[in-house]
Amino acid sequence: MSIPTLEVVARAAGVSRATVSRVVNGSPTVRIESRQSVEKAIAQLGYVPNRAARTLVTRRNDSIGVVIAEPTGRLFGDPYFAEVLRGIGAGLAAREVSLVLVLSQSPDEERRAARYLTGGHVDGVILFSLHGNDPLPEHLQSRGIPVVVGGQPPHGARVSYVDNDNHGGAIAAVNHLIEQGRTRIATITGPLDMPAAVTRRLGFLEAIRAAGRTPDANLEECGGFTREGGQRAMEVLLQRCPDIDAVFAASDLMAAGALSALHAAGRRVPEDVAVVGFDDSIIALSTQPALSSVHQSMEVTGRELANVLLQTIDARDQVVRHVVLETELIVRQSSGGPPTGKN
Amino acid sequence: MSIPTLEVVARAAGVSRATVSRVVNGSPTVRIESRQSVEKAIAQLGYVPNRAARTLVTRRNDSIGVVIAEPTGRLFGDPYFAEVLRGIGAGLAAREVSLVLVLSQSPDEERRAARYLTGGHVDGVILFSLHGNDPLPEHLQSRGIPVVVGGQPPHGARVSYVDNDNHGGAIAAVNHLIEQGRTRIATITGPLDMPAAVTRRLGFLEAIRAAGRTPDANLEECGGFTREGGQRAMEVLLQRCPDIDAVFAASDLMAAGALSALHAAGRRVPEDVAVVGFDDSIIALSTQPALSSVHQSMEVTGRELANVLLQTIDARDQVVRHVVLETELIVRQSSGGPPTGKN
DNA sequence: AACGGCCCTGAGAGCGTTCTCACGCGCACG
DNA sequence: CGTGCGCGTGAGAACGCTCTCAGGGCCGTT
Repeated sequence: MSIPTLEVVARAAGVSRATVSRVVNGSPTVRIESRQSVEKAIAQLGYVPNRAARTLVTRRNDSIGVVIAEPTGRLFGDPYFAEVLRGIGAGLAAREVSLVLVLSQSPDEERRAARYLTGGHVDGVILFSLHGNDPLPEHLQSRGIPVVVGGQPPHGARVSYVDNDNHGGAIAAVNHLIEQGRTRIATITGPLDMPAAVTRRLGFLEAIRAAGRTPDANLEECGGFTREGGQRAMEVLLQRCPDIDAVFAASDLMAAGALSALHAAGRRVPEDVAVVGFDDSIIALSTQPALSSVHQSMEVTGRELANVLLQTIDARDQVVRHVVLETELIVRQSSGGPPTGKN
Repeated sequence: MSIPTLEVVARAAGVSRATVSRVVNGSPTVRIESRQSVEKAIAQLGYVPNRAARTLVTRRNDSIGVVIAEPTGRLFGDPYFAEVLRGIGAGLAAREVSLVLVLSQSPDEERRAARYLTGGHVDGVILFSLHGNDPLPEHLQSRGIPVVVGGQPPHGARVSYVDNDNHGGAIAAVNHLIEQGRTRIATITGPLDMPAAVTRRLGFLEAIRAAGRTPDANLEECGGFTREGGQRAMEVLLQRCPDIDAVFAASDLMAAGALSALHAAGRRVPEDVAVVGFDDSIIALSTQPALSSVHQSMEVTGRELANVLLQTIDARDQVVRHVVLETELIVRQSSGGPPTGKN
């Protein structure tokens, strides 16, 4: 019982192929009785349109590519990415659009991916975790392929993007630490070739200045967005400035590393040193004590990415759209928040 | 500069469409000079085969579906899933096969997914995190669509699968605890409608018996594979049997919850209670103390899934293939392993 | 010199859609 | 009663590829 063609359905319904096609695609210019007889035939025969044939003539693919470019595997351990995918799935659910995942983890695969994407196999592309100035978004865009970037795009490229408010989140985190009476606040940054890392750092500096203090370069160390990097950075910071009483880590993973280092150094958290992370991922709940963190809903981010992309595809325009999503500071024990309570 | 067709390439190379097609598909019956001239034309014009047209005639899609059915969002927080995807991507990389992600998180989306998959849009399907006796694998199989299940398939269905050695891993974990001199070993299980949870529990029981001890139902509590569930289960266990000196949790997430509960109850880990988790996910390194855990490489699992599926598709047979991957116990501080050292 | 075989090639049909165009019908209008 | 128009419909080309089949060229054999 394989899938019947339009032709077969047409015969069964006593009409022409064209009419069946019209019914399938919801054209209004079909007599009600024709429509009903076609619908009955479709139901009986279990007809499903052949996507390839449709694509061949319409030049639409009804699928979008999601590119995760992560050569280092860096963010891959980070669970945030699964959530984004779920969000994208949710954003796509209302439409018959499918999601093609393109992993590119080596220069070789990167070339393949680029070829695939420019080969007209997808109607649009969502790009992720870009580094430095990856030329891919502009390259795709110049080929007329709608593109949306998750996170800030590299180096002011003229590309649509959906991002979290990294800047505002960092400020909220630092203000919180200041309100807790902390005076020597350090930061562990991400790799500064990633826009999100840069922006979080700038938020940190701005909040420090806004409080009338002078940023101190000694209170800053890169943790590379990894757990180990965070741990090492914390060790360096403690050695350099033993009087640190608070740390803002630009990711939960790095915050977890910092907690280990603090523990090893015999500092109590939050009594001696308060710690705030960023992402509010599952990791924030697994640490001891539970980690205060800047929450960003990656699922909402994903949904928004899908929306913006679909909008761009539908409009067929070259309008660059920007969406910045709010973040929210979740206070837990690591920064002296509610000692127990809502985890 | 849109993508040229076979026709255009043929004209440029001074041959017919058929010959170009032969070159593209690597047919050996092409004169060397024809081939070269075609290859040159392809390179110059930037030709890429149109997949839709190809699919239309060959009835191959060159794409496989990966279904993540996770209505509860339960495993989604778990980062393991990103790794599996990466593995699948790696397994597919050698071939021009793309990966279509199908998220189904509601009964509605589930129906859509089933329709999509049976609609002939993919050459094969990888299924994930199935519950109870999900009929989907058998349904697809009966429609002639190659299927591979990640993890144990529901209820002895006759379906290919790739699984980790949950049984052996659990035994290794418990044996380790026994060797450490622990005498009252409890377990926190996953939801017993999931095969992996059942198997890990059976491994636990078997190891207990193999040591000449008698399993005690009081030393067993379900944690539902969630962090909160693990915490609650640990509280229940401590209340029921205050003399517990070791816990085997069937997932890292639950182990993390158990650590919180132990901490709250003033028990020292590992001095008073040793803890071993399962999965060796990123969480195992974020806990304090670092968690001993049964390691399973989800990336290898993913790669193997892709391999088995491709094999089945190529062979066009209905042979049911089973692959069981080794697990390995990683000992860290939570079970009294190396006090520092390799994290 | 005629013939069979092999190697390479090209013509052309066909895959299942969509979409343009033209046609037949019924109706209102002049 | 002819003309024009809108509505619903069908015929048929087109999309870009694969694959079968037939045929031309060249060899060795009889």
